[in-house]
Amino acid sequence: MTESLTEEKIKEAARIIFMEKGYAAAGMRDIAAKAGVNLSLVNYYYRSKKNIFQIIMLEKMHKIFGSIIPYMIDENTSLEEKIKHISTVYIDTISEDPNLPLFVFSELQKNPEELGILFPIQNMDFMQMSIVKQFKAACPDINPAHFMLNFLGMTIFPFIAAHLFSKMPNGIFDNIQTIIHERKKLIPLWIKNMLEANIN
Amino acid sequence: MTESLTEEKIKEAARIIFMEKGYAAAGMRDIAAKAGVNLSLVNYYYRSKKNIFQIIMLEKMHKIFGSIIPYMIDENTSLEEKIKHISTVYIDTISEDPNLPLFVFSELQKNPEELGILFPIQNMDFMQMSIVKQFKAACPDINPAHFMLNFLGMTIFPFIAAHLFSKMPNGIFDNIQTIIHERKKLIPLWIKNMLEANIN
DNA sequence: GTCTATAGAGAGATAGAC
DNA sequence: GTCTATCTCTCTATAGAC
Repeated sequence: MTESLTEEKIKEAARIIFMEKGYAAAGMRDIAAKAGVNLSLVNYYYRSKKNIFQIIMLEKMHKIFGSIIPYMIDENTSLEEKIKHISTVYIDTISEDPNLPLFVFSELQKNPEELGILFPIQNMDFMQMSIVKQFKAACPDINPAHFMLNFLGMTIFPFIAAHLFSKMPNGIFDNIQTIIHERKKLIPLWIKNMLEANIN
Repeated sequence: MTESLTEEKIKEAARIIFMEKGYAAAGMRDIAAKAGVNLSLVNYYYRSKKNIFQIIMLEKMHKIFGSIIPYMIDENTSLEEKIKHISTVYIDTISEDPNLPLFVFSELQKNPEELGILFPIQNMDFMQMSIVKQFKAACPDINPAHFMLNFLGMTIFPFIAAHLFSKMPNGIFDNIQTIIHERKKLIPLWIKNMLEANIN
């Protein structure tokens, strides 16, 4: 039941093409060419464009959501430890595949019904997560949604905007990869500061 | 030189279809149907799919970038005033068209060459903006890129993630529109707190 | 300006030889 | 498993009647 070399070459080509162009603009011929195989082999191994896309998309959703959720629900770490660990691990993970957030958010928004059922994100109860319960204990006056939006926004938004900002001349966003990596240390400091201020 | 009724109906339909599906998945037939006109009229008034898309895209880029840049370069307001004003105006503006950030970032990433020249965002020098100079005076030890990423991320990221989060059951993101509007008052407080802490 | 009809290119998918 | 050839459908765009 191990995958053949051809099968894996096609899948890797599909990853690249779908990430670059999105589902609609990607073509089966693009994938075959990138893999260096005959067009009909893509259908032979994966049967349809929709099917191979769902395989890639499931993989990508697992990567973007699965890499943080275990830490968020862990009952055995403090809030501070979670924040440090998640921001570091997440920035390292997404840096290997920096277009991942824009790709996943964009495709999910275009086809929420079909793609939403592939990954159980819609069945998750944020209120029962350890990280949310810990935040509520620390800052009872603030809606935890704001905390999650700030934390995730600080971590993920730079990847979404990187492509655009890096094109600006002579700018503050030169070397945006370096800037993003600096944030692994800075985000926990900023968040800790916000928690202590307990602004409401 | 005023637009005819048909011409405007087609443009409005194109706005909706392109925002929903993106450039690649949108069809001239979709646009004609949404406008309630014959297919060939879309080409009669706008000549090609690429052309009508660029018209819509230019409009949208003007909306997402043009609505904040004037405030960022204004030499006659304080940093604190800028932050308050921008977060309020921006959240109100984007709330009327909440899919705008995801649409613009996504399409720009897929076709940066052609779309980048439509709007002069790539010619802007962030370092010369009043808001950046003011931040550097207030927090000389922090790269202003972090400030801009935090400020814009806190403001824009909730719109990018809203679609996904709002599907979660029994969650903290119920009524995400209300939560986003609360942020008009909260973001200036958080940012002010970060400036005063001057974390480095 | 608006319609019908269609050209022409490109897409996804499959049949069938090897 | 891999190839060539092709079917069928859909798309953008245009020609030409009214």
